[in-house]
Amino acid sequence: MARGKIQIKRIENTTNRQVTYSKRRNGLFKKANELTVLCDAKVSIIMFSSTGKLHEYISPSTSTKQFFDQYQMTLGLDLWSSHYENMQDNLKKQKEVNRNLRKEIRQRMGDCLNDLSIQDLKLLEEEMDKAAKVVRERKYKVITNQIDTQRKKFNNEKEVHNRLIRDLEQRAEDPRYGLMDNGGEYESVIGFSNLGPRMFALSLHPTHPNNAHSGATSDLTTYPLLF
Amino acid sequence: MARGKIQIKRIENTTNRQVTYSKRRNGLFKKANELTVLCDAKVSIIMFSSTGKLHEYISPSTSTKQFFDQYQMTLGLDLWSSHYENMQDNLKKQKEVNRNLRKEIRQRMGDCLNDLSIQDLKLLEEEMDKAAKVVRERKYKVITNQIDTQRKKFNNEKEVHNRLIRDLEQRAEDPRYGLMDNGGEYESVIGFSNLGPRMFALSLHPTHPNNAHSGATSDLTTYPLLF
DNA sequence: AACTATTTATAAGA
DNA sequence: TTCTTATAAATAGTT
Repeated sequence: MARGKIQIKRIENTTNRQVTYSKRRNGLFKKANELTVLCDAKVSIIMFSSTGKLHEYISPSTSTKQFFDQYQMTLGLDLWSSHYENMQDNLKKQKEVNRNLRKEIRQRMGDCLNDLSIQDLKLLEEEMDKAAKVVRERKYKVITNQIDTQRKKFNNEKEVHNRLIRDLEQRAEDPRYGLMDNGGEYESVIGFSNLGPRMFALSLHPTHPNNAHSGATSDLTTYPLLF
Repeated sequence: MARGKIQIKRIENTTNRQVTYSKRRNGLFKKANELTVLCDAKVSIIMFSSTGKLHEYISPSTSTKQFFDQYQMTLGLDLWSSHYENMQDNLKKQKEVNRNLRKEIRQRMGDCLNDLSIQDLKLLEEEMDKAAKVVRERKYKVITNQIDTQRKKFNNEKEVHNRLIRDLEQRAEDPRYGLMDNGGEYESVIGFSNLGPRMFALSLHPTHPNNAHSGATSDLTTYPLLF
């Protein structure tokens, strides 16, 4: 368009092509901007050069994402819907599965039984009875285990208790501890035997009477900690 | 740019603005196309007029979606990732819910009871017993209903049967039908008494013996239809 | 990147 | 909307 008309066809000279690309790109962006201002329009231009370089013009006070969104909204299409489709299908299936699971649970809770046939009901009843039996058995087992554990704990405590009594009796017979044998301590120790776990946990210390050499006072001051 | 220079600012006259928009839009698209051809580039122009109208230019041999994709790839961003994220979150949540529902069902079927406390087990047992009771009641109700329906059907058939017998006996006593009283018809009617619903549906017609005046032949030709 | 002859775009009018 | 046309703007080729 100057110093000679040109044919509108690919410029073979690379340098020339790139120069022209640069010049005309600026021209295009300038025109776009003028259009934006003169006509109160919004323009988005995205260009890729033959070398893959990206250049972009966008009217002020808008963004490319806004443009894409408005473009899609205006055309009433979603160019990326196919990307979503799989995920959406998946989501739908999950929701459907969840609905069915919920229904099954409701049936197992005694709701929504209306659309079940006698056969279904029979089956459900049998299954539930079987399952209830398992639950009951499990419950009994857990209870039995707890009782067993409790019994062991009790026996341990009893043993500890007996040891303590033996200990006290031994000390009572020992002239060194004669003053301590007032029976009151004895009663208070018996009073703890239903404290259980805490006492058991602390009972390891006095089970070694050999440590008594450190002095009776130390042992006696330890017991009140069990409160 | 002709017949006088203009200021690059919003054209206040609406008509003028629209005319200019149209003219310059064409100019812009023409330039874009020339650029595409001359420089072997790809150009996408999307414009919205002040009235919201959409106009688009895109280089031949490409598409707007390709453009958007290339645009995002080149800039290394994904303008729609947040859309995906929401959906993916949703999917994750649904799967989690699904897992929990399955676990609950398994527990109600007597599996996976290991991580339940005695309290949980007690509650589950009570719930299941209660539900089982409901299922049982529902089953009995369905069975009772079926038996009741069956009984009514049977009574109806019996009544139809009895009517037929009365009918036949009446005709046997009527000298006009003497020839028909061969017993064979009687036996064949008995043979249908277990046909049930169909017979019941059709039995309304012969329940009006008063219609017999229209002629025995008409009645007799009706019965074979029950086959 | 700057220059400039020339082409092209377009504002205003019809 | 389209055509016309005087003129502004863009730009191809050159420096």
